[in-house]
Amino acid sequence: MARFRYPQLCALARAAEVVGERWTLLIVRELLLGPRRFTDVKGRLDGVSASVLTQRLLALEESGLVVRRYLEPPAASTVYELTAAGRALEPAINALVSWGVRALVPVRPRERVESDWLRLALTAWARREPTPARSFTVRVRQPRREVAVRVVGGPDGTTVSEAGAPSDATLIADAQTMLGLVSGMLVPAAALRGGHVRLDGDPRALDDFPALFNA
Amino acid sequence: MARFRYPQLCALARAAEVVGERWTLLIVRELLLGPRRFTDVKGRLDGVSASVLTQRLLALEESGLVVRRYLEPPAASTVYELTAAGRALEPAINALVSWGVRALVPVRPRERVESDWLRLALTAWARREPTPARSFTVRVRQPRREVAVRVVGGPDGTTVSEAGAPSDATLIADAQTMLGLVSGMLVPAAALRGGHVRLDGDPRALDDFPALFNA
DNA sequence: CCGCATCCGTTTCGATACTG
DNA sequence: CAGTATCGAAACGGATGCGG
Repeated sequence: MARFRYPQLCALARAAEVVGERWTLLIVRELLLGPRRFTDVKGRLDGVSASVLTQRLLALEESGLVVRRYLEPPAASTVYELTAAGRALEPAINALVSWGVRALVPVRPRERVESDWLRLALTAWARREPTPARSFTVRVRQPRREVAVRVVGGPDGTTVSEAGAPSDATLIADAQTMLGLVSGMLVPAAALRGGHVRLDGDPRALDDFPALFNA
Repeated sequence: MARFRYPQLCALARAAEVVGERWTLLIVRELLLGPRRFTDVKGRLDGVSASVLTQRLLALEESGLVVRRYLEPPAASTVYELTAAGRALEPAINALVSWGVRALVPVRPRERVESDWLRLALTAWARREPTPARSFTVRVRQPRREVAVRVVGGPDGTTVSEAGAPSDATLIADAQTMLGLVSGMLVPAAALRGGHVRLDGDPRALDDFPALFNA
């Protein structure tokens, strides 16, 4: 791999050399969730080959973004972990996420969703001004399984976190519908009547849902 | 080109599909400076081939980040211009720049510098708290020519802009030295004694220079 | 000269198979 | 589990050509 891909003394070009290769940013995204094994990362990134993932992890290690840690027996495996320099990419990744949400719709067939990725997207949409004090469990139905996140409104704005804790209401829909509701393109009551959304819990909560996000 | 490179419903993956190809972010960086002709962009990006630049501009147009405008005679040429969606990338690019500055040093041989890129880097380093009310012209000497930006401290923090207006002092040095001064790795007085930096104007200003940036 | 299209040798990628 | 080996396909950089 050409180490010096762009002959420019420019910070953006330097960033692109380190994290601009195919898959690299998505690998960092996974490692931001915590140390991960080779197979764990590969399992999340459908389509990446073992050889390319090896190359990328090696390059990230050389660039000082990732360290490899050998776990003691009985674990006896290797994990890849972000360094401080790697974690420092988080603001840039969040900015790219905020920009990228506009392209999430339309949802494409056979596309995979993980709750971590859904959380990223909803966080980018979340309002920072005071929002209705409601809590929701957002469940997105996939062909093979469901993923869920928790969305909570409050005086400090909307927060998005892992699902688990009880909530006022649970919304169940496919990805396209849920993104429509979040982005304000779909009206909750209409989606409910149309049978695209299932609501468990407090029925009055549903109308507040769009107010938790920037339309 | 595979349009759907990552089969993931993730905003970061979507962003990477649109701007993650080689050269693409650097093309957007150039167009953020204003509408540009094909040849202008190509002239700034040493190493990009005409065919790849054509592909990228076409892809950016299809993605809605760029529009092509045909100028009337006597100009009679085409310019590429960012749309609102394209300009919306600026925060993400700035975040990547802020992260990338750490890799600017060491400067590599035969690397090109443009004043716009220098401005990006110094802006990322600029302090946002009140800084000494001094103005500097920063001139970076290259083998073939010199580039310059203007750095001004004040109660609202440091601002970096195009060179031109007069300033309290002018610093002239090569790129490596200048980045050393900005990053706090070099002490101004020592660099001056060592002959690595030339100072025109108020000699007392020099000691304030590092205070304009986050070390 | 400007904006591309085409050709060609090299690099990189993705899929599969294989190994300690 | 964590990669390595291999191989055809795609992408890339550089050169050339060509219509406007």
